Amino acid sequence: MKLQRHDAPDDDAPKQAIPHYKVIKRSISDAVKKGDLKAGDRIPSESELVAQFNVSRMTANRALRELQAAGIIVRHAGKGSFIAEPAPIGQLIEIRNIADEVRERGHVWRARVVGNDEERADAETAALLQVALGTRLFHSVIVHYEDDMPIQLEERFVLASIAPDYGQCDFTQTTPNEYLTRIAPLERVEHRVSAMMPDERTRALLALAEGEPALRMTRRTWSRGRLVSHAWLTHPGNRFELSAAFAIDDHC
Amino acid sequence: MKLQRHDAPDDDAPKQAIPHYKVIKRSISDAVKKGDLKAGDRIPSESELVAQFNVSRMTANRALRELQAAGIIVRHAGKGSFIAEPAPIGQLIEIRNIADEVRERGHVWRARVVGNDEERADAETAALLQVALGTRLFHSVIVHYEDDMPIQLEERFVLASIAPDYGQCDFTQTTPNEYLTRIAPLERVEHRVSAMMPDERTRALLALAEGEPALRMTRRTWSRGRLVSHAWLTHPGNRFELSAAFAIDDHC
DNA sequence: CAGTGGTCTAGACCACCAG
DNA sequence: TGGTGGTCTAGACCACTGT
Repeated sequence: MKLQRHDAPDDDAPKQAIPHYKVIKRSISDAVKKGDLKAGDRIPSESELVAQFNVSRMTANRALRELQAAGIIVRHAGKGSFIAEPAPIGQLIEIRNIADEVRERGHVWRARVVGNDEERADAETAALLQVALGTRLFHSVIVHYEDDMPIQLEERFVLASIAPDYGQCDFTQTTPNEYLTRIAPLERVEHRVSAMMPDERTRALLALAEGEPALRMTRRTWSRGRLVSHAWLTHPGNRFELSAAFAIDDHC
Repeated sequence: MKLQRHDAPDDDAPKQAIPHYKVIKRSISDAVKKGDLKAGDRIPSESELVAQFNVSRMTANRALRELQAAGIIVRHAGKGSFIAEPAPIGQLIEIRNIADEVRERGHVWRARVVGNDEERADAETAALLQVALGTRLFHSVIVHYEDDMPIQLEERFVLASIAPDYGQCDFTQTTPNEYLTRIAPLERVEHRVSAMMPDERTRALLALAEGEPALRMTRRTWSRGRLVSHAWLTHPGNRFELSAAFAIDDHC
């Protein structure tokens, strides 16, 4: 057995070691991030971790309990511990897929790809993505329909270096959001919402009546420490609402 | 000493007792909710809880550690454990005070109370608050200014039974939001955001140009199991944005 | 110095679940 | 029945804070 910070000075302990429970948490969390463990996969039981990491069961238990609290895993007495479904993240007004949302309402989602081209950053787009002029990027324009009614115009700029295949994606099958979260771990998201009068092109693509305002969400996402995507999501003001609800949890 | 579910059948244990760590958590959490403990107050140390609740130190430790994770308390080795500052709640697009927001931007907040009257629910307002016709409620209309520029028209309906003094409040000093969260514990919040063309009255109160759209947030709040407040927060589209940013935390 | 939280151990009993 | 998680104990060493 190994008494922490008490045993003979035989091992390579760097004095201020990382706590054992954190080592276990990281090892599992990292395996999820690297893709070695996917949703539904089984992870070692407490007693297996006891053997693997040479810790007491309470320490293994703490690691798994905290991973569960964080929503990384789910546990069931008598069955085991498993990687959880990816978090809805939904702290706020939908980071979710518009396709999923439409389907949840029991309707049919459809997308029309107006354009998806590789470009070089000009003055405007370089500023949006905070990159140098001439940086390679993709520029996609997609209209999303709910039962043949246009509900979102998505105009997006994506760093080509982080998503080299973006130009080849079939965005009538999967959304850019879906694709990006799959290939690049989402680190940070920023949303800004404003009301605006649509320009002529937007009006046409969204089949908006004259004088009808639009709701625009500007969404920026960061991955691997860099701003990788800038999107304008424009919705018809007369048939779209963003919504969010929160129950205050007292944690007891 | 007391070995859990192991000692002599002397006590009144109802077979499926609440875990000890939860009992401790609740006792502290409840004291906060009742106001017996306020932000900054010291709470018993682990060893004091060991004595008070007749548990082992690991159990007291777990209770306090989870309260800390939940943001209820803050702990410092060598000093003690203290009630935390009230959570910003800010999971989403500002549940915060518009007054605080304006001040954080370094500007001056000012409010003009256009009206604050007690009414009986008519067909429309009864539906908004999901109450019977004739229910007593307050109806306030307030314009919020940032440096003398109107940035929000707040039209709010509040259940009179839950906030009997609402009509006497001076909303040039404190916001209705502030008042309500003080007198009624917030249980649930719902936000809906949409773009709209303001009507004449709104245009005038917000000093909006013709053809300028507005961003409207509809906010409903629940307390003690009931819908207690319905508010329309209308912002000029050309000089207001809602925003939110999230860093994804990997919890390790 | 005594008190605090941070971490850990090597046991233990229990309820649950599958074969 | 054996494995799983859920909970608990009675110790322990450590680093940190204040007096």
